[in-house]
Amino acid sequence: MIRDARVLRTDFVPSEVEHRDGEVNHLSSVLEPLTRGDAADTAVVTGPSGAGKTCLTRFVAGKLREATLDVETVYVNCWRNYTRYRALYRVLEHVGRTVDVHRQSTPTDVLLDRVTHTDQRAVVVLDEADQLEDPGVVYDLHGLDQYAVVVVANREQDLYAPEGNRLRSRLQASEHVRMDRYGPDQLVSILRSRVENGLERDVVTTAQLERIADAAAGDARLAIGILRSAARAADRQDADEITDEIVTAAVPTAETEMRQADVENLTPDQVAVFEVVRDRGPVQPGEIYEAYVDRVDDPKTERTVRSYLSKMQQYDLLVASGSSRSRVYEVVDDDLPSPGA
DNA sequence: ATTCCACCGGAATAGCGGGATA
DNA sequence: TATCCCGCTATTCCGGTGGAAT
Repeated sequence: MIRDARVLRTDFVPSEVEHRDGEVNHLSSVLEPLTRGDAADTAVVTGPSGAGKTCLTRFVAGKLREATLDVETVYVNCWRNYTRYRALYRVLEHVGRTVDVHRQSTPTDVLLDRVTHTDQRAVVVLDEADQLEDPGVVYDLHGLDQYAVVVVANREQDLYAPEGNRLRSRLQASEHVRMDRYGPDQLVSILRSRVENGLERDVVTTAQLERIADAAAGDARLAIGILRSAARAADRQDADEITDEIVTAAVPTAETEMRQADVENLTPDQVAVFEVVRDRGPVQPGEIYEAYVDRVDDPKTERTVRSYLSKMQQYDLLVASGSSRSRVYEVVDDDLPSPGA
């Protein structure tokens, strides 16, 4: 059934990016001056999840690195490295100046100083940049000639809001690559090439790929996740081919798996809060806190739980509706397309 | 229309853990 | 070894907001 599991991973970067020629050329041309030793503009890449932002960026950065020996690629996942310090640390790791820098005892200023005073050229990808608590790292890198900065985010407005006037003015002049959802036929052709490279022959029909594409609603990451779930299920059952029943079952499995992956990045207290909201449906903050206190041994304060709630909204795990005393929280509904999520 | 109060989130501060320094 | 430094999380304090009750 499965010949090469790597191909079905969501972080796999194919040797050619399909249906994104315009975007590939656009981003390449923005970064291109770096290969000649000139300063490159900052690029902003936006689009809904599964539109291929990360894939495009990795692909273009990889090509650039092949063409130019002394240009590094620094990939910073701002979801995990959301402070200025951690993001700078990641950059420093890749430009090879971490030797005598040790975590948490060296001040941010020193990190910035090291990042600034290096001749190592690099493409710095700030993925999920809307998750940055302090966007300072964007200005830190923006003005330095040895770095080409690529800012990747879901929605453009999340980069600027709130109170992001400084960031707006600096990024307004940047080249902007806007990406949209894939069409159904495009998704099918993406799936087909993954099948050809990762699965045995004739295990899945075109009609099934169309069903997967339909269920994924333009989200390539989800589509590949469904395909992977289906292939794994068929593998477990020792089936020779993927049946329609397996495909049907794989859709909700893939959806919950992706959600689960996000929940696993939360602390135990945050998980407790999340589960309270999940189990009780639309629920008011007061009730959330009461139930949370019952559930854990050593509860945090209300203010801390408020921070958790707002963080989980940022991560698209929860949504809040209503304001003031009529506010309620609930988990994000996968079946309803949420704007830009 | 006015008052009430649950809820929100900014800012300052404390405590922790790990590494550096004397 | 004792102390300092730093980032980070959680806590404390508090002014503001806007539905809901009167």
